[in-house]
Amino acid sequence: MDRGKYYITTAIAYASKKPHIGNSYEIVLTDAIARFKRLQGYDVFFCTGTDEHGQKIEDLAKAEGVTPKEHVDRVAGEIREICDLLNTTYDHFIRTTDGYHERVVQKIFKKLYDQGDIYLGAYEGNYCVPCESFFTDSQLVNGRCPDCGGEVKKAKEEAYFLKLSKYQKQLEDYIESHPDFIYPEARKKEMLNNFIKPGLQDLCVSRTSFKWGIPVTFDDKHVIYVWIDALSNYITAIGYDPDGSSEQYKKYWPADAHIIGKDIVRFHTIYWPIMLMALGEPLPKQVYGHPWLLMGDGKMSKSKGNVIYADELVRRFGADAVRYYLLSEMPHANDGSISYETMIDRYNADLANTLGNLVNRTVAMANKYFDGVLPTKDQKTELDDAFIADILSTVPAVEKGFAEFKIADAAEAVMNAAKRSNKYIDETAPWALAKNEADRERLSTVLYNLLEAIRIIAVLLTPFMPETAEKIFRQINCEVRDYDSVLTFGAYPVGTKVNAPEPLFGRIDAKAMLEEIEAERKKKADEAKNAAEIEGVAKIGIEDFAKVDLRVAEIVAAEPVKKAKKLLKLTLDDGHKTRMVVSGIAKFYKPEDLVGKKVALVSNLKPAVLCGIESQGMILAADCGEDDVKVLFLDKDMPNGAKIR
RNA sequence: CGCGGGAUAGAGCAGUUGGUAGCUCGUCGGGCUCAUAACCCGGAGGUCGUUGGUUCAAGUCCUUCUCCCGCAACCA
Repeated sequence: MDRGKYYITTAIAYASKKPHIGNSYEIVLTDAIARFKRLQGYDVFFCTGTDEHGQKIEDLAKAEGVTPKEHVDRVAGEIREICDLLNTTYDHFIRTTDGYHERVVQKIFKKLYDQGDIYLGAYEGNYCVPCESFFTDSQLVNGRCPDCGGEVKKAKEEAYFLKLSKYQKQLEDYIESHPDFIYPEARKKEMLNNFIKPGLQDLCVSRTSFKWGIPVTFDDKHVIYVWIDALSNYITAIGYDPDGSSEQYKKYWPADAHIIGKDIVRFHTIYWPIMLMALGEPLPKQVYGHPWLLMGDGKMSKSKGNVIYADELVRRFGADAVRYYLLSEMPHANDGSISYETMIDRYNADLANTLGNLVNRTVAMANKYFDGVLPTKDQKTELDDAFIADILSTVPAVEKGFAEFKIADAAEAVMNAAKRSNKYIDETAPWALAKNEADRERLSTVLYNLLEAIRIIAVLLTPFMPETAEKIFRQINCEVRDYDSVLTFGAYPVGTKVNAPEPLFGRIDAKAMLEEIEAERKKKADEAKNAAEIEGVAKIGIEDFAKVDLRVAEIVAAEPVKKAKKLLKLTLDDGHKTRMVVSGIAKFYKPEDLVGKKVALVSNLKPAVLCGIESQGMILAADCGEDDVKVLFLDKDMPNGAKIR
């Protein structure tokens, strides 16, 4: 059945570091939708990729001693591997460093400039010379630089701006007249009330402060800043060109759905539509800002060793189980969470017990009672009608879930069909029918109904768990898996010989696995502590070390800093005078416990302002764990001001 | 008052435009024996965080307060 085209995208992932499982949710979500639409008969184009420019990547590459391109090549490779590992069926993987993308972005920029939607203006602010940074008035601390505490002066920096204001009314009208444009509903109100109605400020779309970006063709001091570069990927990926777009573009644009994180809804529902309006292109039909997947057992961190990555989960549970977890556990509007405990629970309850066992027991009975071949499906009762109606009602429920981006509801509907089937087994008690030769036809009918229900479940399961669906089709030896075949009951051919039952998901011993994971976690945390932090720091010469002036100092007073959770304000005697040092140790030391102690002071550190207090140096402390910091205390008999080397 | 999100059974969550509080897991009891110690039925368990209000009617709308979680600001 041809239902027309469906163009769907994820946001492109920022290629700064390997994504954890929370970052991988989006691609799985989008893949499930893409697969479902394909199943329904749409001509789907599914695009994902990586965002690879910007200052952060430039800085990271520099710290690693590689070129930005080398850095993004590595990370983009990792991201793509994860997409593949999760069995996602993207049709195109775009990288913003791809030549075709860069060329078209430059053309877009030029076109918008030529027609007056982009203009050269100035970014006005307070400039701190040593920090080479601009600050707004509100960022300043007592009129001074928030970073170094130094003086700032009014300065202008040249920059290109996109005229958002010109399209404000048009955008507002569009959003009001297209209620399906922004999902979920709450986000729409947020955008209108907080950003659009108060008035849009023109958007700065170029930078001169870094080089790792797409150059502005007619002004080589500037690189194109992230918005125009990254957002354009949705159209450059399918062949947009201001001088004439490809057939593919004409076919697929506008996008039917942009699937993005809730944090970037603003860019996709304000900046992006305005860019498209300025280009004279139609707007995407829907933007869904999905919630975030958080870690169930506290914040992830490398030093804790509890970062959960997709590849790790796939290794333990398989791609399908991970996909199922993400798709069934994530709420529509609120953030979800993941932990190994909940992962295992869901795996056992839904996949092993409900679904796996259903398939297993049904196929086993077909083999046991009929050598795998059911002779008839015609000996029906009212029990069957109720059962069939319930199974068929799954289809609209799944459709509704996908239509509203409530994918967990769709997954639940499929799982409910499996539960209903288990109940049907109890209602009909096939093992009792098997005892009477007179009930042969009835028994055959019951098992047929179960196999057909399982077939329908398998078809509907394809978007969520493609490999499992495949395994089920193999066990029931069936090739009828098109969408039309699940709209009515009975497409499974009578007389099919089912294969031998094979468990789809073995039950997991939760206790054993959790212990294993804990052991690995500990090992990783130790490794991170010992090795990782020392690696990656460049060797320095003795002359570099000599630049650091370390001194013995005595804490003469200590008090907490108001408005700051982590900071203590210390008054130190450095042997010559007293000085103020602010230190982030409030969580670990009480002020009164510190007074009188001797510490190691970095005395020649540039002063900095923290929470409005100038800190003149720092004291040495050791990170002894994720949430444990210990100050280096010195012997009482060391004189204040003594040089440490 | 920096921004935002939350608070519903032991845990995790759903509750559409206000109309008898539901689901999954766990727990207790029962049933069944085809199946992966699985499956099916039933029970217990909630003054829907707090205060006040609107209403015939509030988990749902408005208000007070408390607590939790992200992000931001600070870990010099």
